[in-house]
Amino acid sequence: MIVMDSGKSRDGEGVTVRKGSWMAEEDHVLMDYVKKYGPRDWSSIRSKRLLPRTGKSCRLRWVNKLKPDLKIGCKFSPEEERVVIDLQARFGNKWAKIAAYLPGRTDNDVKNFWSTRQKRLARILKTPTQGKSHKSNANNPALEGDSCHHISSGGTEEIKMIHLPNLVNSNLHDHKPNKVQLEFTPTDKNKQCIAPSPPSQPLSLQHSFPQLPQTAPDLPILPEMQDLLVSELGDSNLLDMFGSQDAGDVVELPFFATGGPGRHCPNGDSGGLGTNDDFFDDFPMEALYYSESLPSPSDW
DNA sequence: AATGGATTCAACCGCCTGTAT
DNA sequence: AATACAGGCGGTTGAATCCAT
Repeated sequence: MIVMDSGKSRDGEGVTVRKGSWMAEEDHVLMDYVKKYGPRDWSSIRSKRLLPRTGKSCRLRWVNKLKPDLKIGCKFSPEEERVVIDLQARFGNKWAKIAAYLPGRTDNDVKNFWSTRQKRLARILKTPTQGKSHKSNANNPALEGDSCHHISSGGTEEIKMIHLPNLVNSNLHDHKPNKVQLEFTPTDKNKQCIAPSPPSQPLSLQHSFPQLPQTAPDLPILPEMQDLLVSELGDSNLLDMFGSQDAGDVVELPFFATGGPGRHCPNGDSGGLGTNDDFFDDFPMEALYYSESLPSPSDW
């Protein structure tokens, strides 16, 4: 395929294929198509000369931007973050699978969120002395030497970073449910919203996730590390996620507020943390372990 | 106000899988 | 059974934006 100027190329039949950002007119055409024919036969959009886009590109655009009920422009809420973190530990980098548990989120969203989070972690934990706000870590052995190496998560290799289990929880590698991991809550500059609850969500979403017993951290976070993390993240609550403050705490998996607003996060704020602990009481733990059999979001 | 680094996010690519022929 | 094709998925990239200095 020959890439042409202004993001266009030609396929083997000489049909121009446009690449790059989508224009509003293209979106309209695509939405009209989906209204007429449904979200399928993507390649026919091009063969019918409706759009100079590949079927893949059309599908991606629809799934990531045009599909109804997407939460566009909303930061991940703390609840959603916890879901991603937990499910990533459980499933690995199965973003589509994880996204299925997050109404209004796409695999791309989850992937981007995770990538951002990993980068942030790597930056914080790998090169703490290089940051402008970082103080010296000379007295913090946890940040030096071979503290940076690979961790394996869900069978996939992650970027170089501190061996989190050593900091957080030595059982992290078990990849079993109910392992509490660290969470980075966005600073207040990041607007967040609560996921809408579709009327017919699968059980795991309607009830979200049950309270998970936190495994006690095997190693406390060094005071120096706490300072570092707080200064970096601007959120002292973060340390709770490391279990450094009180090993007896219970960290819950998130649940989503029910009956929330629709897409686009109209209120634009965090929506607050779900704090209804009773929410989990009736939820069978087995549902988590057999979550693969849960109905697909496409069935909602 | 300018600048540079960090972050976010949209979109592409390549691989894999399922299905039709 | 073999092949072709479409769709799905995860990884990656680069532009736009944000933010601290």
